[in-house]
Amino acid sequence: MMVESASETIRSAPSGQNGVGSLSGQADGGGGGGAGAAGTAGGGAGRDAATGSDSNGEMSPAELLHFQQQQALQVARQFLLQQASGLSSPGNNDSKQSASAVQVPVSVAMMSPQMLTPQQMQQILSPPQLQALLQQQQALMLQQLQEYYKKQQEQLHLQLLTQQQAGKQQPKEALGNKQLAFQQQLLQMQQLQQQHLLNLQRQGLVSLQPNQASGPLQTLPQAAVCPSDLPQLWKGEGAPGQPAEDSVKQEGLDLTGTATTATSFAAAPKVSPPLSHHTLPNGQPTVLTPRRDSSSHEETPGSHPLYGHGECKWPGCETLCEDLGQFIKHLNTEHALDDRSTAQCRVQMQVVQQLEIQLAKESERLQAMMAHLHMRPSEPKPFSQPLNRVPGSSSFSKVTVSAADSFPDGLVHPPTSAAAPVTPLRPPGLSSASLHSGGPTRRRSSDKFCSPISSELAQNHEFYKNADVRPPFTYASLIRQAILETPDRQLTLNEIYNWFTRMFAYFRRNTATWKNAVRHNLSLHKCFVRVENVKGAVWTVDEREYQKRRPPKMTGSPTLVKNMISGLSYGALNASYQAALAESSFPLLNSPGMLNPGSASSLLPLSHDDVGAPVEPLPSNGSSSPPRLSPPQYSHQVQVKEEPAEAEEDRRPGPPLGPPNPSTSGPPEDRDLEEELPPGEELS
DNA sequence: CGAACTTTAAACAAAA
DNA sequence: ATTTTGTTTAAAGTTC
Repeated sequence: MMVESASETIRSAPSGQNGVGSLSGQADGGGGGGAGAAGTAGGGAGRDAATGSDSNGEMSPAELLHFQQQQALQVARQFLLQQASGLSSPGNNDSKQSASAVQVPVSVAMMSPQMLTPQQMQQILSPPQLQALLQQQQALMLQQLQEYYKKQQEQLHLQLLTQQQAGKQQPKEALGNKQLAFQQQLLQMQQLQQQHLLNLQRQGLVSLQPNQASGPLQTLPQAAVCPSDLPQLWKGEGAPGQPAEDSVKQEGLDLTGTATTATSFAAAPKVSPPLSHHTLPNGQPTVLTPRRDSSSHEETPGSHPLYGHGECKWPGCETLCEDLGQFIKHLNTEHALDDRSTAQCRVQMQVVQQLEIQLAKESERLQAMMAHLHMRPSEPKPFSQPLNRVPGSSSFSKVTVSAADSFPDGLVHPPTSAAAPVTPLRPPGLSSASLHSGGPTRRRSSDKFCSPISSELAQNHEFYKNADVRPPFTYASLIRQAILETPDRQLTLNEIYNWFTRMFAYFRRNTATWKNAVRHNLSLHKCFVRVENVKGAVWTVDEREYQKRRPPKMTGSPTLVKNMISGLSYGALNASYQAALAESSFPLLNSPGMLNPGSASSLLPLSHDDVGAPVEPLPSNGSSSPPRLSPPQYSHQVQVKEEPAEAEEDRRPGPPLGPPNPSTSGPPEDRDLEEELPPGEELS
């Protein structure tokens, strides 16, 4: 009652008085509220959380490289030893052809042609098609690689032999040198392989990785090829005390095949850390059955990962087999445990490892790029800069990290991006919207609004839910989101609270603080209107008001903005504006199943639709909506708020006007709303 | 530098 | 009498 406009006038007053200065504050320690009450504050600045420490074992690029080399050396050494002990052939061909002479038969032809990005491919092709395509290419590439590997291997063999001899004749040092040379060669080879693969990978063939890797895995038991090595690759992924959230991860993995690069990026890196294995004695009987994989993937009894299209997919094989039985037989005879198989297996292993490493590097680069472009404040891992966060600092968006201090769920990691070794805690989604924005504007501009809360939230919804990370949205936008998510677009204060705690792990702490903030925001912003209800009071959103606040953020004049709004392709809109619009409304991010790759695409259009709705009311009319406005849901939503500015008073009297959907909104056709419709409520 | 926004903290008042 | 819900002020931080 009587709320009137008082607030406005009052508001302006203080600002004048206080002046602005006093920035020097920094307060914290001193300033404090003096003797002030601070009763509830109790814990005081409990929220600081300043812990910049991340528990994620990250590796610097340098480390990574080092690591990688170590790996290679190890393998090489092992290889060497094995060969040395196993073979004693006299072949003394002094095939001096040093490795350096090796030419990579990389089929450039294959990669350069269509440099389609995975995304593009996805857009053009349907998932099934895509998969088929990928498989084809994989096979092709594999063939090539295999041929190449064969040659390499022969060379290596020769070299080994010579080395052996040399070793017998010369002192250890010499041998050491040779070994070194050999290792280098190996390394080189690896590099080449890696490059080749990488290129392919860039074309969207990443999927190859999982598949390939899983292939040998499953054969191992049968072929009995030093199985322990490979499984480790995969085992490691969940190794460090990962709870039971594997399900998610597996999902992610499985999806990689067809999913977006984003997904694959997310999934793959987590496989890389395990590298710490030592190559094993070959023929190791103890089999760490990779059951997890095979079972989860569930190869139907009638299929075999190494068998497809009627032929054996063993590297370099291609033998045709009529049926599985025959194939198995073939597998056991041709690819039994022998040096060759073992070597191939190792090579494959290395390939995978290299890929993983490369992947990690690439994703790190991506992160850096994104960080640079301000898609997300997160610094991948700039030095260990403690990210000092000023006690009182608000920087909602800025400090997306901070979580480390308290893990509500242990190692919650964003399910989607799960544990990329290189990426610290931080929401995975880079809102697709922000991606295509690319526009110049945007810079750090609207940190708050930069990412359309809708998609951002939807994409990282799981993440925020579990990670104790402060969401990069303002209270106002969150509140609005909460309200808009409900069928009738209204919530009681308490329900809002609940939404906050339900959706964000972060808000399960410091309740006194943020609740106060929520309340404060509700009353402060004109865009939140309180509606008396029989049950009490509920809060609704006045979209128009909410929208109104925006303009100031924009560089241009408000009017200009409005014009822009009314008719332009989104493409033309500058990023921040776009973001604002997108943020303006969004539904359905609550459906938990939205995290899959598909969601991204489905979200986008949605936000655009949203764009239409909130915008349109500005001009004048309020009925017709832009053609693109497909979902009717919003239109009414808007209508409800249509005249609230003044209508507010009308509503206030409350009782008479059915509070819930006073006007038109009767048939909110939102999808998920069935839940709360109980008629009892509205009328009562 | 200043305006516009946010976030925190806290004092109060009215309702429940 | 307490707790909730709402309003307001104040102060400090950010961004542009």
